[in-house]
Amino acid sequence: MQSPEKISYDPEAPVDPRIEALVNDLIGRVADKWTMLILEALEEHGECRFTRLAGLVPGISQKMLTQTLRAMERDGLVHRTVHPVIPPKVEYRLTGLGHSLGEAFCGVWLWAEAHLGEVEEARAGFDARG
Amino acid sequence: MQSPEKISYDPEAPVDPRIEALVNDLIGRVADKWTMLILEALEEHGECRFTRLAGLVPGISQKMLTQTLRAMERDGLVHRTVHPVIPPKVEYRLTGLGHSLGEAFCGVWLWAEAHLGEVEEARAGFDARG
DNA sequence: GTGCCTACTTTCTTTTGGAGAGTATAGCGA
DNA sequence: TCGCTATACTCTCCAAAAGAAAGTAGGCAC
Repeated sequence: MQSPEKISYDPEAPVDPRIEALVNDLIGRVADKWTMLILEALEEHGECRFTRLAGLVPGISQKMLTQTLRAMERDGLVHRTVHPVIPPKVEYRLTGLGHSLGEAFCGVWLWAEAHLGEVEEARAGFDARG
Repeated sequence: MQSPEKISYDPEAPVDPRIEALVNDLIGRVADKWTMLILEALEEHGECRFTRLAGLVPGISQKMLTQTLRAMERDGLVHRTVHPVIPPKVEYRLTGLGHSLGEAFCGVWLWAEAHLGEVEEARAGFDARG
């Protein structure tokens, strides 16, 4: 129930604070560097094996790759297929949910591409001003 | 110049690797929890003072707030106005660049709101399966 | 003088991340 | 038979980052 002194129908209205907390939490997990980079690698290259992904995501350690993939699997963003052969073969691909998140991040990607120069200018200016 | 053995006009074509590296780098800085949360707070509430912002961003420490705001200022995302009064008064507001990034992140926000339930289900399933 | 106000700093502790070596297993060549 | 390779982790150790809490500056009301 809303607090009676403030009923708002503003589209930017404060939502249920519990929902807001959950959304903030979800953002906290999903909006990290490695998740975004893995998501993009899988969007761009489709289903991939562990070692391939390690090569596609620049600078990631095996530990973080395992960890992030597990978290993404738990959140339903990627599907993990284990082929019981030797040497081991494990493939990762985006789920529908993962794909939809990838699309959501697309805007950020385009922003980064479009405004790279501006950011670099801003940094140079900031650093010059001391 | 492109390598002659592989000329591609695919819209998802590999861009200049230097650009890609820079974009990845920029994503790494911008796609973090606190930056997103501060960005959203400033989008929603407009110009804010330090202490106000600390209250608006749930769970942030003063240290991280200072640090993240400085980084955002350096990147040209926020503008910092210092009023030389006592006690100190410092106001932060989004720049045009910051606002555009906020809009880019909007998709992720909407995604989180829309798919919160699915993620929770996925987690429950994952945890149940062991 | 004492305390208050705000926007930070500083210090200390805990958590996280990265580098690199180790593990399990079967097939293959010497 | 021995050793080598390949793969997807897993473990250990150390450095870097984040969080908590106390400290700082400096005018002003008391």
